[in-house]
This record gives sequence, structure tokens and C-alpha cells, in this order.
Amino acid sequence: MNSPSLNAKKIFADMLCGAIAELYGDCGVDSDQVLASITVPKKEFGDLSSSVALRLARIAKKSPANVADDIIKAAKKGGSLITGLTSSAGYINASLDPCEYARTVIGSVSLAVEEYCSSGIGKGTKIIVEYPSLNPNKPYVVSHLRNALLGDSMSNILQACSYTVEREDYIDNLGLQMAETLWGWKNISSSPDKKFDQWLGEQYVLVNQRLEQGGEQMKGQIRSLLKTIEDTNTSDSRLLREIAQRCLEAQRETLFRYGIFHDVLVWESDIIRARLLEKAIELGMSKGIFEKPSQGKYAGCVVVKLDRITKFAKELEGSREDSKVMIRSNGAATYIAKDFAFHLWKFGLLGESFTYEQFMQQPNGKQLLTTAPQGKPMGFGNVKKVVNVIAEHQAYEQLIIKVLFNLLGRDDIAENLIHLSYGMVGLEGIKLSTRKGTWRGRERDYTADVLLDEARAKALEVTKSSKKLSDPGNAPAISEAIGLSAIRFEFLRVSPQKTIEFSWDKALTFEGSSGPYCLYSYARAMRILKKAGYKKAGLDDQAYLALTKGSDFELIKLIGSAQEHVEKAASQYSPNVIADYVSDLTALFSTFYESMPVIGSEAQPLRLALVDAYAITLRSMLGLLGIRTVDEM
RNA sequence: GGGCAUGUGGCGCAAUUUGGAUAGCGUUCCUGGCUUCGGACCAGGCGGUUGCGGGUUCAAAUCCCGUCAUGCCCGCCA
Repeated sequence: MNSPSLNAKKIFADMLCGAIAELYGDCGVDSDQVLASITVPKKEFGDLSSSVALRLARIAKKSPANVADDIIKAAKKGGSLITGLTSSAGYINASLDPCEYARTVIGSVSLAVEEYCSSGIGKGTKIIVEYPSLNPNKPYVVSHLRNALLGDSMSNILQACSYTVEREDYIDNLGLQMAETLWGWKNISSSPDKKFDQWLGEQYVLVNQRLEQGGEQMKGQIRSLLKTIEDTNTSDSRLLREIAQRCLEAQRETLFRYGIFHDVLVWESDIIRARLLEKAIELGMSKGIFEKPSQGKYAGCVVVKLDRITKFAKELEGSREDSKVMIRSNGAATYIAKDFAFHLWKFGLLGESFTYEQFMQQPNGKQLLTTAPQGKPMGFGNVKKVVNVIAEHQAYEQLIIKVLFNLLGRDDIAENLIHLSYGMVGLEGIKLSTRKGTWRGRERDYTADVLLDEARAKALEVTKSSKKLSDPGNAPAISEAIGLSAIRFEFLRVSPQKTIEFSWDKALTFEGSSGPYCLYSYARAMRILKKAGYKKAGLDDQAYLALTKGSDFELIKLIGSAQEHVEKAASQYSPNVIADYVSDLTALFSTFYESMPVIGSEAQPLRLALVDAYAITLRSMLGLLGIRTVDEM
């Protein structure tokens, strides 16, 4: 979809460039800079504004105001869209022909419908988004939810930009946490009496409580379990995979309720089994970036020396060690080694490697696949770009992976490895720990399940007394959608790198800039269309003459910039750009709604088409946040 | 010791990447507005030395230097 706002800017930029070339020749201000100088100003200054004259003032040795006037005089008309240029305080302001621009915007929306907000910038590029990679031994709590929602929304946004997206979830089924979980399974006599992930998470807390009370014997048992689960042929490792499987299925129920889906699960144990790790170590040895010291501190280990890096020197300055261990002296791989192997695979440097089978059918109609020993190759991986949604406290580890690619001479890959880092979620003064069990609050558990239950319950209080529902029986389903919108919006409106002090009450706010307000706005728009018996049809040019230069045109301009916002959200890896846009859009619609009657007005055909364009745009932008609209509430 | 992130009206955020007009939005508080398409609403008002100090520039929340505060990280844990 071509962006109407970007097209308008380009026309304006071309006019400016022509004039600048004529007046100043090759003055060092190129067409990209001219385009970048154009913004949407406050409406009293016009529809578009360029600050390029301010920049040129020095070169031209004139005041910015004179430069602006000269450029306006020299500018040739570039079609009928831009009707006039004026200067003010050195800025060059352009006015758009409202009817023509409205025709472009409304025409584009009604032609493209659901595709209206999408962009082609990622066409032909495969990309992996990995999220949330929660260990399969606990329920989702609010802090994990941020990861899952960011990953889901980011995937939607990249898809809207025509990237081919693989949604991947890494299942960390080896390691200490899982060994502890297995110990609990074998030594604490209790059987699951609730949702399995919740129950397993509670067991895990019990194990940790016992560990704190000491018990060298217990610690020894866990250490030995840690070894046996790495060997895929032991009964313990098979038992643990079953436990993990059951936990995953329970966790999926939560994710599905939140509308979060994946394409493939990649198990840590399969990385070992498929010999990715071995291949990675061989590659590192043969390229000379790994070494195996026979003496000194790292005797018997495989390490990577960090003193040969050609990038990232600043970030690693002052690190306490100049080497990172890949393989321990006892032969066990470190987390970083496995992650490195995984990333070599992601970028296609280790070939196909995995086989897959179906894990389950998802409610969105798509299969969820999983790596598996007796499956078949499916062609995942081998992508150009990787986005890892991982908490900020793992930034150092993510940096090391980039460093390893740098050492391999593959800075191109390092640049395409994106760590979508996000800040931690605090909870009303409590630091959430799944180990200590602080997610089990006094009044409630701070799990994603409970949060959505409460959000739905709060929505239901309002919805059940609503007189607007065509069928009161729909209230529960509508309330679930409203509750979900509140939560998703609350998490996604903040830029990822900020920490969130999560408040149960604030997340369930339905007023102001919030998910439910967006849904409410959508329902109002749908009501107008329904009452008017709106049928989609092309508007004749006469209908556009009813346009004013008030909130109707402001709304059209904002709708016209949807793609630009989607592209910005994608290139900055910031779903909050979409949330901000949706806030502005809904607020502007309210202004329009209050000040410009639709039904019965002389402008009815135009305004109905505008309401329809608004509804389509809002629906697809909310869709990028994973928020689904309801027609009534 | 070093690195990363954050710091913007009482509270929660945007604008910082690419310097540009009076720093926007939500909320709280105050004042108005429902015989007219949905009040989960709208209009108006109060509220800011953009942590602090320098520098660059015609122009700094934005760039540079320094500094303070908060959080996280620098393991043969994951």
C-alpha cells in the first residue's frame, strides 16, 4: 500500500528540491534531507511544513525568511494536490487540496481494506522473532506477559511490513531450574490438582524453600539430575520431557487466551541432539576463535578470547574477564555456547539440522510445530534478520553473541541480530520472583490467567447492564475482549526499554487513553454505519465538496499517515508507536463525532465513508497490538 | 573499576534515532455540556527552569563534555 501522507510529502519535497537546485545549485542539502525536513505542523500553519530554509540560511547568506520566500517564488507547481505555499518564520508551509487528498485517502482505504495499513518495506526478507522463551516449569506471571505481548505485537507489525515472520519459542528444558523441578516431582508427594503450570510453579517454590533450609544431600541429587537430563536416552530425561510437555500445554492455554500464537517450538535438548552444539564448537575451532588452554585458569575448557574484537570494545571495557567459557572443564556446555549454536542455526550457518512434528493445533487455525527427533525437515531458520525479545538484564549475553559473529568476520550478521530489550515489570513494590514465589500474592496470584479473569470480571460489570447489546448472551465474550484490550494496551503503550511499575488498578482502567476506550470508539463508529444502513460504494467527486477544513479533514490526514506509523514501529522495534497513533486517532474521532453529525447531514455520504475508513484503519491498527474489536459493548 | 538503561507538570507517558514555530497526550483537580449518530464521552481551565552544570548552534528535551540519582549487568549459573 502506498502511503498517502508519504506521497504528499514527496510531492512537496520535489517542489522544494527543484527550487533549491535552481537557486543554490549543489548546496549539499540532498533530497532525503529535504524529505526529512517535512513534518505535519500544528494546523494553523498548514498541512505540511518544511524547515529546510532554516538550514539553507547560512549557505545562502540570507535570513531564513528571505530564503523561504525565494524558494516559494522559484517553486514550480507539482500537480494539483498542493494548492499553495506560504512562509512563516522561515518555515515553508504547504496547503493540501482537501478534496483531492480526501479522495486519495478514503479511496485507498476502501480499496485496500484490511491491507490499508500495510507496507512493503520488508518484502522478500525472512525474519525470526523469538519470544517469550519461558521455562516450562511455571505459569505466566505479569512480567512474562510483557515479553509475550511485545513479541506478538512486534511480529504483527513486521508482518504488516511484508516481512516473512517466523514466530519462535525457545524451550529451555535442560538446566538447573528443570533439574530442580524434576527433583520436586520425584520427592514431594503431591499430585496435580489445578492447572498444571500453576501447580508445577508452586512445586518449584517448595523445592526452593527446601533448598534454602540446606541439605547437602538434596543439592547433590539435583546436581546429578542435571547431568542425567542432558543425556536424552535416560528415563529421567524422558520423564522430564513429559512434564515439560504437560506444562507447555497448560501455558499455551494462557497464551491462546491472550491471542498469542507461534509457528515453532525449539527445544534446548534438540539443539544438543541435532548436534548443533558440536558443529558450532567445530566451526569456532576451525575459524580460530575458540581455543582450548592446557594450563592456567581455564585449563581443559573451550574458551573464546575477547581481546581480538574489532567492534563493541567500549561495551566490553572493564569486563572482569577477557575470555568467555564455552565448554566447561567437565565437558558441559555453557548457556552461551548453546545460544551461539542456536544463532548460527537461525542465520543458516549450520544447515537444516532440525526435524519437526506437529505439537498442537492452535485456535487461530494454524499448526504449532515443534523440533522432534522423529520428524521431518520443514525449512525453518536460515533467515536474514533475528529479533530476540529478551529482558534487559540479559543484554550482556546478547552482546557476546554479536561479539562472536564479529570475531567470525560476520559483522553483517551481528547487525541483523536485534535484541529487543525491555525493562522489568515491578509489581506494587514487590519484586516478582518465580523462584521465591512472590507471584503468589496475599489477595491473588499475579499470574496472567488471574489478571485476565479480573479484567473480564470488571468489564462484565459494565457490559451486563449495557442496553446496546443485540444479544445479552454475548456479554461474557465481549467482556473478555474488553478485558484483554485493557491489558494489552497497558503493556504496549510504554516504550520497551522503560521499566513498568505494574498496578492492578491502572491496568484495569477503562477511561482515557486505554484499550476499552479504543473499542468504545470503534463501537460508536460501527453504530453509525449500522443505523445509516451504510453500503460500501464509490463516492462521486461531488460528495467531497462537503468537506470542511475542520476535524473531518484532520481525521483524514491522520488516517492517511497510518503506514508511516507502521513503518516507524517496525524500524524502531517499538509497538508503542502504534499505541500512540491509536490514541491520537481515537481522540480525534471523538472530536469529529461531537462536532460533525453524520446521519441526516448534507455531508452524510462523505462522512459515512470517512467513518468507515476510520473503522477500518482503527481495526487494523488495533490488530497490530493484538487487540480485536467488538461491534457493540 | 567498567558497561547498559532510565530521569520531561502531582501521577502515568510522548517527542530524543534525523536539533527547528508556544514541549504534546492521558489522569488528578476546577468550570461547563445529554429533547440531536452510544456519557466507557466532549469542551475549557490550573499545572513545566525537560535531574543538575558547562559547551556547540541562528536554534537544544534532542548533539558533545562533566556530574548526580535509580535500576540492571560484567560466573566453569541459566
